[in-house]
Amino acid sequence: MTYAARDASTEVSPNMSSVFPSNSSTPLSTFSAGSEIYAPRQKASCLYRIEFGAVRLHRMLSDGRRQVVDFYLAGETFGFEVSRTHSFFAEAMVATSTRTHCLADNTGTQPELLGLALHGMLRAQEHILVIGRQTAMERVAGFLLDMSDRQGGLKHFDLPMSRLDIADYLGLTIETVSRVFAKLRASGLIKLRSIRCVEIIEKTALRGLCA
Amino acid sequence: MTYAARDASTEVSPNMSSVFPSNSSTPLSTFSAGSEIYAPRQKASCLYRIEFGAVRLHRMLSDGRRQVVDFYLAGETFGFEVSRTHSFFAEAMVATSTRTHCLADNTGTQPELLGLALHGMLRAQEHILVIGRQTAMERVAGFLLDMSDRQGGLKHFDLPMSRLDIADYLGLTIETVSRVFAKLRASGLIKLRSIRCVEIIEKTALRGLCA
DNA sequence: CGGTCATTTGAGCGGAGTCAAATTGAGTGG
DNA sequence: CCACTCAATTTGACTCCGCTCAAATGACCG
Repeated sequence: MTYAARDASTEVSPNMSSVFPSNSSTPLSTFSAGSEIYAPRQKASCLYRIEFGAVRLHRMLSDGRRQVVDFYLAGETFGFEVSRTHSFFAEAMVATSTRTHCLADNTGTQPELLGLALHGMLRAQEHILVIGRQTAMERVAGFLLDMSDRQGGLKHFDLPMSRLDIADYLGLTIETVSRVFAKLRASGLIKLRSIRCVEIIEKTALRGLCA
Repeated sequence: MTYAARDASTEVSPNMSSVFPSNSSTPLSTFSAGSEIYAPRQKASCLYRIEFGAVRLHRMLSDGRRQVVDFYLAGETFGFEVSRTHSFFAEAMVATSTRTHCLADNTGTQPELLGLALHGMLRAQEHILVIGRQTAMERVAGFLLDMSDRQGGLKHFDLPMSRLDIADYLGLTIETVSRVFAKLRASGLIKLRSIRCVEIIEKTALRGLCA
């Protein structure tokens, strides 16, 4: 973690009346690639809205196995918790800037927060279906379509995460992810413009691969 | 979810008696074993608090693969959704009775609902870790401990769900679940008083099997 | 150009799945 | 109370998808 980045994350004003004022002057924090935003057991009191960059939320088992619970991209918000402390690691995957909104105890932010929580629950529950019942090919195909959609549905887009992040998100290994990418490329459904830039050639066919 | 992780998640309990006072006169509905409470695409407008019985929340893929997203036991509440319609099936696994609490558009229930949503999100995210990264043995051991805890931590308790429900919840097959049960029984960690009644003999050892 | 790290590719293995048969057990009617 | 039925569960034999281990290739940077 970068010390400068950590310091920046703590410069937050205590009282926000609204969660996301559009012309916000809330503090802007920046994190370098790979730096930690928060860790389990740390006090949870802020929401983070990503201005640019991308974040992974993950947890580890004692023997090093890791599960990425979710990715957050530009425009998305993370950081809300049931309890007073965090349950996961949040780390910037690339250079990332966030607007930090601290929650007062008793404000009008709850309607927005409720929406975020319900949306987060649905996303997590749908991810359970993916990881519990889909094949490696189905998982990767669905992942690419999700990434495409969340970046405006463009034909080509950059993956802000490494193969290891993708593997840990989909409950696979890097090798399996790499092999599925290779198979999709060989069958002409996608192109890899560079190692992190994906172009979707046959969106319909790709969609057909998802169960 | 990992067994240890559940402790952290209990700060906000899903039993929110303030939402549903025990002397409530809200309608009491009963469902026979196997009957449907709601289905995807149906209008979502009520919360259901279970008086007795047990419910599964699940979804199916087009080819019949099924994933149980969560179980709800007596005292727990389900039915909240992001959108106006349901995303999952809710079905009674045994004879079940619920208090149905319809949400007015703009009531004071939101703080409680927020707690339920956040708790549900955390449970789902922890389940992602289980399904994504744990072995069959770890999943079943953690499941039994979770069931025990949620029924008051008794040494022996009834499983309200079938082996198929357990398998679809843990992302396994019935055969694998059955084999793991057999192995746990053979090594003396549990006893099966009957097909659905489990007695935990070595709780500590069982906990040691969870990652 | 050499070093380091991420990714890809190859070979072989193993945990969980599949298919099939045996067994248990909960109902049901005689 | 027992015999019968049918579904749920268990057990066995074998397969296969994804994992592990290992080596090669590629990308980036000083």
